[in-house]
Amino acid sequence: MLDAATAVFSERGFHAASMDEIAERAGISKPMVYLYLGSKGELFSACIRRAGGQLTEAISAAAAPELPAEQQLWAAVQAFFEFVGEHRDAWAVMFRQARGEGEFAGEVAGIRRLVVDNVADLFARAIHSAGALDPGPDELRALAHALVGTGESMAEWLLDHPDERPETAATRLMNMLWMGLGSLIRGEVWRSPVPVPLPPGQ
Amino acid sequence: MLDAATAVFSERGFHAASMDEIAERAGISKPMVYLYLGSKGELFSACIRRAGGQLTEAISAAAAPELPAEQQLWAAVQAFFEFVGEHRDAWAVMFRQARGEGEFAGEVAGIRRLVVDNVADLFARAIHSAGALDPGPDELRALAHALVGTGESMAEWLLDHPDERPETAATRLMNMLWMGLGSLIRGEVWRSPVPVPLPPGQ
DNA sequence: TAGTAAACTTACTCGCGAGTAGATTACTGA
DNA sequence: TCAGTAATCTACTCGCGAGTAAGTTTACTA
Repeated sequence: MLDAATAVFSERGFHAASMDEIAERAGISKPMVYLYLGSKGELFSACIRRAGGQLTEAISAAAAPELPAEQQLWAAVQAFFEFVGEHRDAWAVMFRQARGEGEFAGEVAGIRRLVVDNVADLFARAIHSAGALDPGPDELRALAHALVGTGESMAEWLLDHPDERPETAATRLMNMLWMGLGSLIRGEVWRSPVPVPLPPGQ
Repeated sequence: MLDAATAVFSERGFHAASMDEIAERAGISKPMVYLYLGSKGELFSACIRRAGGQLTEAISAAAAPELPAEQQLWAAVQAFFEFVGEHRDAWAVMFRQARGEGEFAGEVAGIRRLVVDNVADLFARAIHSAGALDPGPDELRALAHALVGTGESMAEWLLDHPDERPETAATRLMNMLWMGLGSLIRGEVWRSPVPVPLPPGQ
């Protein structure tokens, strides 16, 4: 039932989605939707929260805290693109639809903030263990925010290019962000510090 | 009148914006809006097209074609953040509201594609003049897409932190993308190849 | 197998807002 | 001053969809 709602919301957006269509797609009648999930807003909110939970869960499950920061980041980035590839609807509801709806933008912002904070924390640790100058928490958060934005943009690219593998997007992100375009132009590329098991059939 | 519509659409989104409010904010009556701009959809579309035109105009005016690619990119990035800071409403309509509205997402995608193509072209030239291996047009477009996404994300950050200067965002973007996080962590930072005139009062 | 509670549906109400018909005001020229 | 017309507004219609009242079926109990 949340699946049906997520599908309809992702296609049509909050306002253009009708409760009739959601009910029909879920194979039940409208009053049942109201009985179980309350109003349309609560239903949308439930979709967002479920998707956000799944996403943050997937990311934090991947980034084992005992790994060095760079490897954690790599694992998190991989998990992120995997999630987007497997839950396209959920992704679209959160970041295409809910963001612009003032009433719900806050929930998405909260989910996003969780991710940004984690990334900022990884940066801080990477910088610390490299012995470099700490740029300060605000600057770190700004960079983390930007990295997450890059990921979101590549996620859209992934949705528009269904035959591209999540691993490709993840590698591209690490290349851009860790190596920098300047290095890429000089022909240097980023490589995973640990061997990546290729998925079967590739 | 387009200003009023842009303001209302940016606050409320397409569906939640009412033509009554737009008319009131523009200081005219509703039938006048319909007389001059047609339907609600056409009005929204007009807002998008105007904003898109202003944005692409600002960017291409900044990036003088005789400059080296890196400097063009720097100029374009600066112009972009300047635009976002000065036309917050227009930016929000395009990238927060219109993106999720299936009917209008195509127009925004078209504007975005223009920008991505320009950036991809700059990459290609930078790579060529550095004598590096050409990664192929698809890969270049993917990277350009990602860079634009990073810019969009930093634009949001800029809107949420009104006391931050567009130049700061522009520098941060170049740092991340040209230098790479790996270099940043080692304490290296990107510097503009030409001196940047500071705005007065800084 | 009648009685009853739970699960579910049909068929409505009601408000909101896009879009418009017809009245009204402001100009123009004689 | 006033006929004619252009510009603009007031006050409506009408459809759509969120939300619900009342009825109906299903499932269970004794």
